[in-house]
Amino acid sequence: MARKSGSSSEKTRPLVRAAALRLFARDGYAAVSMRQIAAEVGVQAGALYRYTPDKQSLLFELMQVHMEELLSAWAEVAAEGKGLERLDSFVRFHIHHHMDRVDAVFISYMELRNLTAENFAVIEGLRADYEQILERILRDCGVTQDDGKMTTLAVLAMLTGVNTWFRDGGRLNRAAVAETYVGMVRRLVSASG
Amino acid sequence: MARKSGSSSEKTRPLVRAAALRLFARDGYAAVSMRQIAAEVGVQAGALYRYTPDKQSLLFELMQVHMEELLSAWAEVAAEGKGLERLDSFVRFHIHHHMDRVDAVFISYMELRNLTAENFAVIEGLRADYEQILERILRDCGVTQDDGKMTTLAVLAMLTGVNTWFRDGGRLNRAAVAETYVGMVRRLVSASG
DNA sequence: GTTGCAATTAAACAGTTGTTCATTTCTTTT
DNA sequence: AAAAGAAATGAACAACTGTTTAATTGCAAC
Repeated sequence: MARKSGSSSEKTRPLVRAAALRLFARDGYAAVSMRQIAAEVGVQAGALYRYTPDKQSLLFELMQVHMEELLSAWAEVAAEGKGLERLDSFVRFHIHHHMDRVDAVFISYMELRNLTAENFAVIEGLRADYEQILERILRDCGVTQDDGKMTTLAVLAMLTGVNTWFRDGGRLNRAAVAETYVGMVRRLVSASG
Repeated sequence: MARKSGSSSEKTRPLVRAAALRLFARDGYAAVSMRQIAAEVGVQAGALYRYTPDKQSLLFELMQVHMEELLSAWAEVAAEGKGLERLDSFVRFHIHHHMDRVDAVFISYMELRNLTAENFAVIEGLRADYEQILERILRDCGVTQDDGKMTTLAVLAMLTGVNTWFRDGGRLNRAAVAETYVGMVRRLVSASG
């Protein structure tokens, strides 16, 4: 019963999502019109409504998919390592995963306020799930000085901040950046200076 | 020759700026109309153009004032301390200053892409000045492991991230948060774990 | 109380917005 | 080739956008 050849609709949907992702990331949700997205796909505005019920859903689904991919991608790596090595691999995972998805990451925390209350709650929940992953890792590592939640958020802000300045082809490569951050996080959570 | 009583114009201008600040921070620059700002001030939209040449200038000036206040506020504290104590006081300064200006801070890095190219360059320059302050402090402290620029950006991301979760009246108070971050930054820049 | 100027209004401008829908075009099945 | 169904169009919708401007109001100085 597997569908053999996708319908035209099944090929266009990803193009719509890709166009929305690119434009929302570049100009912001509020500044992008359905007509611009349509033009990027090579279609008239009305045709978009065969692929999304409205503009809001377009934004929400981009964020939801991004957050769910983040969680499931970690689930595949999570087995690796114990103790501090597990923390190291979380740092490497986070940095590489985020470097691979600049637009989705950018949207997912720049456009939070453009979500309806219901949609916001969903994304917020997924985000909390991700934070809990790191919080648990830190606790399992025996990182007890300071406040667990605060340390978690400090590390995450530091890691996610990489995306604001890192560019491929610049002075530093991905692996070098990741290893430096592994070191910084290790010291940050260590018992003393 | 000092002006005695301000004209009506001189009293309204700050109200316009305050309304724009509040609304831009809450709903985003693109999502806020001049009519909404006017309503907040208690005036018709046309009247706003006596206080700003256009919407763009309103945004730009909010950012510019914020960045210049940040730099001059640090200039008044900068004398304090030597070596690592100077780093400590930078951390305390940054956190407290940012906690006092949530809206302006939020706008100043959420609305960067809504600036014209010229205005963006100005704000970017002021931001670079601020980054240089921390970069110099770290160098003067003898923090040489890792990359100086990278450490600077990591610390700044971590510090600025506080604003995304900290709320007055919550589980932690301002001073406690600041002291925890002083400790985390100290370890982060230390020679080893 | 009149003059003069600053502040404000209300209306108009030419666009744009998200979304709907009758109509047409394209693709697939028979 | 005909029929059926999916996909896309283009026009229309009412509402809203930033900004300008002639006309009006409010207030201070004389």
